Amino acid sequence: MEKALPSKEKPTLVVLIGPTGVGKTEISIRLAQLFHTDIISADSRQLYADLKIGTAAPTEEQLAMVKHYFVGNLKLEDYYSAAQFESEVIALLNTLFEEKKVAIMTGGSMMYIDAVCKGIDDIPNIPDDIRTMIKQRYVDEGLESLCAELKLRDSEYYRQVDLKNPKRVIHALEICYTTGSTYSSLRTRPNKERSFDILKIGLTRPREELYERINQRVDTMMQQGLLDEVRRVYPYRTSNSLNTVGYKELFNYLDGTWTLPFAVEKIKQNSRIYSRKQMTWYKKDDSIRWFHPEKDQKEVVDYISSIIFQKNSI
RNA sequence: GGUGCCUUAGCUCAGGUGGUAGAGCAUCGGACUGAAAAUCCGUGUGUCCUUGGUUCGACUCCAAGAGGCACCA
Repeated sequence: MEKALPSKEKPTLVVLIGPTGVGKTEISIRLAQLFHTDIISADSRQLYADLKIGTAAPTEEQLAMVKHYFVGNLKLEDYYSAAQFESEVIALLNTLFEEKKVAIMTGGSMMYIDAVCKGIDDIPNIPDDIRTMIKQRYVDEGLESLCAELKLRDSEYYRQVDLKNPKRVIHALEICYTTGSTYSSLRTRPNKERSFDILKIGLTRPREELYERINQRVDTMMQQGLLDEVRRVYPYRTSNSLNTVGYKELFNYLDGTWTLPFAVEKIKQNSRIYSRKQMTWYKKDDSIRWFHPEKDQKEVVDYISSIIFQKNSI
């Protein structure tokens, strides 16, 4: 039931998670100021410089208050992955923890957070030509053909994958081609040792309250000029960075297939769905301690303090 | 005022010689280790508008009523 007490000498990574729109950004800043530390953003879309409004990235003022990492430093066409995030964050933490006892990581990208907390397998990057080739074969021959090939090349993974999910099947084949080995042999799922303790704080609200905030936030984004932001990035619309709630819907409006009010409704709806998928992911993680972002403000601080104080005073 | 058509799941609609009903979307649930705000999977009990009649049995047929749409006056 009780987790092992944090070791006395290790620094602490406070991981602040919760569904989109719950209010992570504000609290993360307050905590960072309180504990005199920096914020690592774990958000696969706030990484991009040109997606400020639609991703509800921290504002200029907020960025000025606390040092943030991994916000707004990629170009729309840049490739990025959870594995890259893992290694860059670990490297950064090694530096940060030379000076500080605490760091804060916050964001909604569940896989990025798991990559940092649990680690991710070492798998070589896929060369562009292989990626293109398999993608083309998917278009030409269809998923079934790729599944048949996966069965031959990696029968073990074939038995585990969701054969209806093209991304998974394609990725497995990419790895087979790139490494000459099987994907399953590389999926060792190590629980990587970290040189720091992890303290997971979950923020949540009753669903109605969350939905209400999400809907309002979308209206606010529109008032702040989301549509102009979307127009500006339109030329890059096929980039993965723009396969994103808030952008893909408005592309449909700009293309004339949806009306503006319908597109805005869809942004709200897809944001709500996203928040639910995040909650589904978090349900499996019983190391998360849950709080209400407004009602439990004091409790959050007390909880973190008690853990850190305990460590550094014993 | 007359004639015709419509009224079925939150929404748009399908359906049946009379044996209490089904699709898409929404909702909700789930999977998920290199594109993850992605990708994928699962999930449908609702006075079949109301009342009365025929019938062993009506959402289905008949009548009246209510609401909607179209056309004619």
